[in-house]
Amino acid sequence: MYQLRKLIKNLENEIQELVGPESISLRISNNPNFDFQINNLVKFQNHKKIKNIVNSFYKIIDKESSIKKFEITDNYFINLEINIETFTHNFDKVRNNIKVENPQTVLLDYGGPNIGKPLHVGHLRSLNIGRSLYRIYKLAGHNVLSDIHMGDWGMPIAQIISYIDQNKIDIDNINIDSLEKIYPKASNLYFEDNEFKELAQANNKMLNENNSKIIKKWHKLREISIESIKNTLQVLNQQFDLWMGESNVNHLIPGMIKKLKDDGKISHDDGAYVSNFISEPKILITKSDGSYLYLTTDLATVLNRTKQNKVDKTLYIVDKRQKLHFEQLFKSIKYFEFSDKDYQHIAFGTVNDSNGNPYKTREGDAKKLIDLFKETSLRIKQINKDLDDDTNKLLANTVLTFSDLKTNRMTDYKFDLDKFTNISGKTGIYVQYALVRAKKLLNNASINTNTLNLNIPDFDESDLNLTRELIKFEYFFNLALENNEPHHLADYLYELSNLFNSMYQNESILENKNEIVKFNKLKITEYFIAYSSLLMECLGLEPVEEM
RNA sequence: GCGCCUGUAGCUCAAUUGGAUAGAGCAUCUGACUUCGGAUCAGAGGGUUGGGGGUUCGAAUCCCUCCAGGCGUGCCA
Repeated sequence: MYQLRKLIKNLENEIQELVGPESISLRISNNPNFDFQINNLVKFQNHKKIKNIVNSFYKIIDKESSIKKFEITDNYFINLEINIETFTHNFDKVRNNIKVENPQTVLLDYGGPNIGKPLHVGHLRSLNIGRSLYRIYKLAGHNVLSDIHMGDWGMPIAQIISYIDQNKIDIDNINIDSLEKIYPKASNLYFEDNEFKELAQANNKMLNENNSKIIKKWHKLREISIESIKNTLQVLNQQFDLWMGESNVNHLIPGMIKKLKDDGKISHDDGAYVSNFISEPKILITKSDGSYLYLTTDLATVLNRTKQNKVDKTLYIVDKRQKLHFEQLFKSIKYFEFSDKDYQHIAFGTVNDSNGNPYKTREGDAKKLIDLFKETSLRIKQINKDLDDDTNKLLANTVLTFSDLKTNRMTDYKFDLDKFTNISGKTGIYVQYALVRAKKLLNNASINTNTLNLNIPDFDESDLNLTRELIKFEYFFNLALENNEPHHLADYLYELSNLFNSMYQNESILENKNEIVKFNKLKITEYFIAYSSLLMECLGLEPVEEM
């Protein structure tokens, strides 16, 4: 697609000369007879110079060798059919063509597990979207860092420690299962039992003051929790560059508050500190007892990160209910002059059960990710019991990832295991199957496809359809990159797989006596394999060899 | 109360971020085939985009209003 950049530039210069500032954008055509369309002329249909514009556009496009055929319709839509040859030459260079001109350092903050709590369904989308964006940014040539940003400090920790103390539980022999049971009990007690609440508040204060006895317990709990989190992440094929958390910045907070106070950026209000930035609701910086909030820690994290890494852009991949929090955070970063870099909340909707309620276990807890994985794995075993464990694991992860990423991230969606493991349909299983089939085909052909060239005049309809779809890769990649929306790529991967299956099913390729036709199809298959693999990389999927 | 979001085919979701005739999958129905891996392919039916008004050459998308749901809202994270 970048072959058309010069054309767009020329058209842009021309229209700017005639009517002033205006940009030209290329879109995928929704007319099956064409590849791309330009819609920027439509709004000038009543412009006095419209005839001049059309005339000069005709001349410019007519000269462009990568355009085979074009039309400018009565209502001034421009339709372009490309010369496939000029694009297929670039199929081998796609990894270079998607590189951005100005690479940046991008930090992705996602995952966000809490100490004492297992990874559960609520973490699924953050992990999937985060991993996908990580790979997309990386493929675009950016320098990318992921930070799991653990909830490893503050009141929840104080609650757990208080419960352990109160019930005289031996912390040295505690394991992850018992720890996970303590968390909800402690949390409930906090709201029901005033005495317990006071104890927890006292412990929280001591934690913030780095009391050595409390810190020792905190260390132990953190260690157990992280081990369990790492185990789950390994099963889900997730990695992180940084394992920072709230505890890493706690020591920065007193200084931060003091400076804000001295600079007159915050003031006392009912004992708490609020930002002097005028907004509704007011932005609360600390609690009235002097202890810290979510926002306090996040602000300190921003300070810490600006010190440690030169980050141009920070993406917080956190569910959309926290919108207000991030609005307040971003306003505060600017108002407090902590940073003038780019900060964005990459919000997403909730995962619901088939009735549209948040996905829970029978007991009413959020479903553990490890259990969800096991159920998915079991379901795949029911479909094909002969798969080895590695393949089963890859397919289970494919299901959990693809079904999540094919939906627009802002939409709440219903998690339906039956549907997502369905043998037919727009599923992760389907795209894996198409790739396995394609690889097997090349294997059976025993021909070195590297040496083959496409002979486009001999293409049949199914060859053309798949090839023309491959050309759109850069378009969808950029769409996903610019909007932080992986679902465009999931949808595109399905589309490609479908077109490959269609070509495959159309006739028996290997038995074709016409070598030109046969070699064409094998070469296209080779490209399909490369593109499908690349898309899987973008989505965080790993191809299986057999299924 | 205030603020934000959602409402698209029977179901689950898209819609190039304001573009042409709103598209997919599932389900339903029809067809291909003793298969280079059928976990497949080809086709059909299915819509007043919650209702009404407005802006625009053009609206599922923007504005107003009503209806129905969800979420967030100064001491959880």
